[in-house]
Amino acid sequence: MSTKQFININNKYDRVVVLVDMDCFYCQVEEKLNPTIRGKPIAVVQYNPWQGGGIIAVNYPARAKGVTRHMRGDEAKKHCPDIVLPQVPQVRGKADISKYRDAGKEVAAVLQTFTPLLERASVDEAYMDITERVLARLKDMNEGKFQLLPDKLANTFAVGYESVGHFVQKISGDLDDGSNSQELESEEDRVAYKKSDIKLLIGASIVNEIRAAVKEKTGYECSAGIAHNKILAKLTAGFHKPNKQTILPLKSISTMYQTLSIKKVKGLGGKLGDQVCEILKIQNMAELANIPEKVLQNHFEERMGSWMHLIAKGIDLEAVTPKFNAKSIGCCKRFPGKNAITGLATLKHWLSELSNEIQERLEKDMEENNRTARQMTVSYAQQFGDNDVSSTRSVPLVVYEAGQIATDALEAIKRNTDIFLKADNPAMLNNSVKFLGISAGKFEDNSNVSKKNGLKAMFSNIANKAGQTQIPQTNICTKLSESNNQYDESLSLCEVMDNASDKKSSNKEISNFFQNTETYENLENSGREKFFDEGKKCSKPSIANFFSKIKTSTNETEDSVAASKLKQQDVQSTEHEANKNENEMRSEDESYLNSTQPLIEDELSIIDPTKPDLLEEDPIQLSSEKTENKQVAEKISVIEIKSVDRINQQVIQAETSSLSSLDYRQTYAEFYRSPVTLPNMEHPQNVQICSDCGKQVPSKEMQSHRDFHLALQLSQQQREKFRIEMKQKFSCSPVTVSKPKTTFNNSKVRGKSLLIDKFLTANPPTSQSSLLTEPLHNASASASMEVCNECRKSICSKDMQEHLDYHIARKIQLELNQRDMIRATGASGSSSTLPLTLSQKPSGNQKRKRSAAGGSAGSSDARPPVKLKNLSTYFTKL
DNA sequence: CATGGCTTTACC
DNA sequence: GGTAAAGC
Repeated sequence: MSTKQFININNKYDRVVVLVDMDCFYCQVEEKLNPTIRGKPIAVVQYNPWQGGGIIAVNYPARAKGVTRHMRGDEAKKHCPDIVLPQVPQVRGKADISKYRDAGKEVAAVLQTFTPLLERASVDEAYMDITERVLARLKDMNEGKFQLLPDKLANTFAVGYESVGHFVQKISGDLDDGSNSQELESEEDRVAYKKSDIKLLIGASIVNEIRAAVKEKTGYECSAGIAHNKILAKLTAGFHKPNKQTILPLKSISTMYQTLSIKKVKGLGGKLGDQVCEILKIQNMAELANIPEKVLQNHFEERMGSWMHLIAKGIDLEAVTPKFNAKSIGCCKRFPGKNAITGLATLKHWLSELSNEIQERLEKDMEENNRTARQMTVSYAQQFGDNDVSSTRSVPLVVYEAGQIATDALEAIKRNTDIFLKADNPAMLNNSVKFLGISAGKFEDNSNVSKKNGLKAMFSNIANKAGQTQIPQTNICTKLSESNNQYDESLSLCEVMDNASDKKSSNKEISNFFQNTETYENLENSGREKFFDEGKKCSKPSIANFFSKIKTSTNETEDSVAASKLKQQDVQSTEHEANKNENEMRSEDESYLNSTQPLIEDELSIIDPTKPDLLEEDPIQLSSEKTENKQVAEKISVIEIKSVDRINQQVIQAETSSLSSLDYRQTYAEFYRSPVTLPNMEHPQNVQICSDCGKQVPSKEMQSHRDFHLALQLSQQQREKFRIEMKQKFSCSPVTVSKPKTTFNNSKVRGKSLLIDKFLTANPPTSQSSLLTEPLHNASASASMEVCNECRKSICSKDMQEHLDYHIARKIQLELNQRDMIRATGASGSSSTLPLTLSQKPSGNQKRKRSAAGGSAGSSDARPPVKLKNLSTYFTKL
């Protein structure tokens, strides 16, 4: 719904944006799953039969042997005979990448503990806006609570500098001698640069911790880019891999752009980028920066022109929009060449296969995310003579049931095709199908539905149950801050940051915050020492300690310095040369560009501190005069150490409040929710708008009102957990159906949620309320307990009936699904149902086929066939 | 036939 | 709503 968000241009350099990119992720997943192949050259392959399958991921040992994507497994073997080629599993005749999806989710969950501003960009990539954390750390440094030590910057690089050491040194201003840059810079600019550099550097220290946490918690390694916006973070992450991180200082942008191909920039890597280069006769980003915005808008769209113009100056205003789950869930398959689908039966077969996968994934999604897709889109490509025509058609998604989905998809295709079947042979398609895809989207939050019919009531019931009377809000808050979920952490983060930016905030609040949320780095005094003294005993950080540290870290620094040098040499030399040639070749074509060369500065350029850089000397070139020997390396690390200390001091001087995060923060929906502290001054008349429900709430009551929302949220979360637990238990426990209740007479099920939600909301049931309020519940209700036969959970006796109802509801749904399935799959023998018996797979029943389809062992899918009978009987009564 | 499958976004 | 492009 909330599409793209943009920050205010005035804050264009205020953020610290990170792109975390998992290194050859699929390979890492395979290594983790099969430790015996760890460290060997690996390429993950899908679809073996043809020439060893297509490679979709290559790890670094294999890359070293020259193996690349776009190779087949056989080619890879030639380059690297000892390569291991794990296969993407095949389910239902198509690749199944769910294990990588799950692994990606695992990683994202770790990332999310660092900031709510996490945007998953793909299965193995995520953007993070860590500005708040940086500002918090900056504050801590100012207050002496945190010191930036060199080991926080291991494996860190800075674009335009030989090593982080040099970057640190630059920031600390040791060598402000003689360089001609400051004459061109205003004092203001210098301060601005320094501030931004410091923030990036602190950001890098945090990213180091983030990456360490990912490694520790998941075992996976990743690389990261640290910059002021998404585009640049993404770009930068690619500079040093694997398992490394790179900072892009503001001032390095323009120099880097001089050798950076336009096509490397995200969004310009395809046809558009080709057009840009072709039409404007340019190659590098620096050249693009010289094209007036009007010209760009003229050649491309207006918006696009503006965007290109901005990014050419290193500006990208797109906000990091919190996103954990995909907005659509889909699957597809190609049927190239001879595999094209020509018969109706085959078409139905594959639609059925796709539908089954969709159903499975949608069900999982509903359990995990408590949402329901309301629309499905079928896409397909047909061959018309020489060319393929692809189409997509959308229809409402009424039920998570494969048979229905497949039928609807087929209908949509038929409806959209003039002559669908051959006139002379109705079993054959008039136009063969080369591609099929089904995806589901337009998700609706299930809790919204329930909210209307009484989640509120449920909550108050829970509250009553737990404490007999209304739970005091403070209790709720305490519980929330004790619990470990992310929502909760993000909330405290927002809160405390608000406090932090509020001058009145006390240190106490801040330190409370860190005790609550900073698990990785414990900033409490004792914890801090422990953290810093890891592997080294020193009571107090001091210069002396820095030096003693060098000895332990020098080797590592040396290596990375040397490595980076080598790398930079390569990149620089090749790219510079390519660039030179380019320049020579198109000198004549530049006439119109030259005529516009003295650009009229628009207001952006005037406040754009990168501008003077265009006239500056290239720091990359300066530093790439390689003087590589050990002494230099040592010197660098000494500088590094000293300079870090300088920064620690400098930070104390830097005024941080002027860079108030408030402005840009308001562009984040996440922060709109920020409770408690913000609105008081803005609504002097003692009424505030609740950002959750939009209602006017008296200021006095805002706190409790918010707690109410919090409790709702929490109970929803618990309900999800509850469901998952239930399902797991259900699928492996023997079925004993107890007496049915008449509450569930909805004959039409929309997904699964309605029944469950209805059940859960109409009658506040037990297990979940006891989950929510467990300690309280236990304390107050030492009443008699029983163990549920279904799930083995301890249930308060008086709630047992309702609890059993849950299980019944659950079974009815499954039963309904099965019935639909049977109806749709043509158990009745109708020729128009799915799937037909085919030459490929004569096994008629989908259920059977699913479990037989190669031990997918979908735990969630192990439905005991026994229960069919019981429930059928029950069901017909309704 | 030959990366394939998957997701998102901009634009019409 | 549908299509094409883009990127992983």
